[in-house]
Order: sequence, then C-alpha cells, then structure tokens
Amino acid sequence: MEFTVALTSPFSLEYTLASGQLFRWAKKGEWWYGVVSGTVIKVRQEGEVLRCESSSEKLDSAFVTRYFRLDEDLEHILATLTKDEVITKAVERLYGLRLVRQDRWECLASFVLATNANIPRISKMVSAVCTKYGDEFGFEGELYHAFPQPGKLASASLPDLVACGLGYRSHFLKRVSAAVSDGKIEFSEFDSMGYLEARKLLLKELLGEKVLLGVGPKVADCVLLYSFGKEEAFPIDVWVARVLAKSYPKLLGAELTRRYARDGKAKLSSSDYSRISERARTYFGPYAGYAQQYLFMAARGELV
DNA sequence: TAGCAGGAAAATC
DNA sequence: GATTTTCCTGCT
Repeated sequence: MEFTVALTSPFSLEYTLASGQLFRWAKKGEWWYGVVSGTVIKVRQEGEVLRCESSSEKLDSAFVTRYFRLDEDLEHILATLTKDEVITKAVERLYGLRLVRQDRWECLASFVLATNANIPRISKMVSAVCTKYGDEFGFEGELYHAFPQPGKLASASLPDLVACGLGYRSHFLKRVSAAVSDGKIEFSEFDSMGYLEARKLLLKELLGEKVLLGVGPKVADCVLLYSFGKEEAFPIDVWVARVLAKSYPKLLGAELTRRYARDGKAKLSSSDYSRISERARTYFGPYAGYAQQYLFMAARGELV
C-alpha cells in the first residue's frame, strides 16, 4: 500500500531514524526500511511530504503520524527547551529530530539488550533474535522478521539465545520475556501514571526480587521515554553524562562535574544517576526527554 | 556504597 | 593487531 503524509510541523526523517532510539530501521538508497508492528514500512522524505509504502493495509497515514509523533507541536516543545546556548545549538543543528512512539514490548526487550553495547551491536543482536524467533514475511522479494512475542522468547532456550550473540544478556531477556508473558508486568497500568510512579513500577521488586531483571535506571528511562510517553524521562548514558559534564557544569555542580568530566572514566553510580537526571528534568522541564535526544545525538556527532 | 564480572563487537590506537 | 570502549545491571 502506498500513501503520503503531508508535514505540517517540522520533521527530519533522517535525524529521527539515525538518532539511536530505534534498532530496526536501515537506509537503502533513498528509502528508509523499517520493520514496525509486524510489517515493513518504506519511507522517504521529499521536503514537506513523507512518501510511504508498506506491506500491510493497517500501516496507513494515521499510523505513520502517530508513530513519528507528527501530531505533536515540535516547535512549541523546542521553544520550551532552548534555555542556553548548548541546547540551542544542538536544536538548530538537528532541527526536526523527533521522538518516536515505539511498541512497548519491543522497546523494553531491545533496551535490555543494550547494556554495555554500542548501537551497531544492539541492532545486530535485535536482528538475530528477530530472525530466529520472529514471524517471517516477504516484501519486495526480501525476507523480513517481526519482533517476536514475549511468550516465544520466554520459552527460548538459553543456549539458543546465547547463539544470537547476546552473551550474559540472554538470561535477562528470557526473564523479562517471562515476566511480560506471565502478566507480572501489565503495560496498560502505566497509562494513567506520571513519570515517577511509572518508573517505580518498571523497577519494582516482588519478594525482594527484581521483576524485570536487566532493567536499571537507564534502561527504565529509555523505555519510559521511547514507548510509554513519559517525555520528562531523561536517560543518561555515557554520551549524555559526558556532554553534561562538559557543557553543564553548573547543573551538575563542581563535584559531579569533576567526577564525570575526564574522558568518562568513572561509571555512573545509581545515586549519581538519580541526582543528575533529577536536575536535568528540573532544568529542562516536561519535555526533558527531547532535550536528552538532541544532546545525545549532538554529542555523538561531536556537534556540541 | 563501592567494586567487579559479564561477553562480544565496534572504535580507536 | 592489540587495546579500549561500548546508550549498564546485578551481585557481593
């Protein structure tokens, strides 16, 4: 099915898909191909128009609008964020970068795999898991695989997951998959919650045991921001910690700045993580997550 | 709370 | 080609 979406608000497909929030998009020639919601979607941007093709009827312009959050007033959001020269520069440089509304299960599972790995590696792991466990379908003569259901991964054997190159993450993915398929965590419960409450639920323990093994503060913030619609979440990875220490010494304070400035040797302790992310949320406000995404991409591209 | 293991591939030297 | 780093969490 082919359709177009007219853009009424700033959008950069390129920046959005290359910003590290997604792991199942790849550029082939002029088109971006993504596996989304069990189908392939093919997109290119022609100025103010998004040209789309999909292998399914259910991926229509309403879906695309929702997925890329084109219904959100990005200009307004960015206006609330540009409080200083650093973020202003990042926003100008990456104008049109948007957060995406990801599938919750896929986002959670993907970021459980993201610990101690870089983006190409994460994409590779996610792709291997999908190829092995996801439903297969064809598009333009190529084979694609949907993201597997939680139950499917919960019943996968550990050695098979290890064979996908997941290493020690295999155990985490299996446990998280089981927790989701057993209903120990219910995604719909998060809808009515604010950021802090939702975060607490993601990190909760039952009888002294983590429900979502492998989900710490950083992964929880990624999941909340990218798929649970909690825009004030401010995930701090090595890049964000680095850019904050370099360009926001006042926000961090002397001690934290000193600790994380020097080539990021120090690893972010959980108490420092809480302190820094709280200050960032207070400073940037209800759309702090957008600020994080601009700073992250700018830092990686050495733009700030 | 601090320190360490974990595990493979990318990035860097 | 070896070393360091990598969108970190769990355990002790």
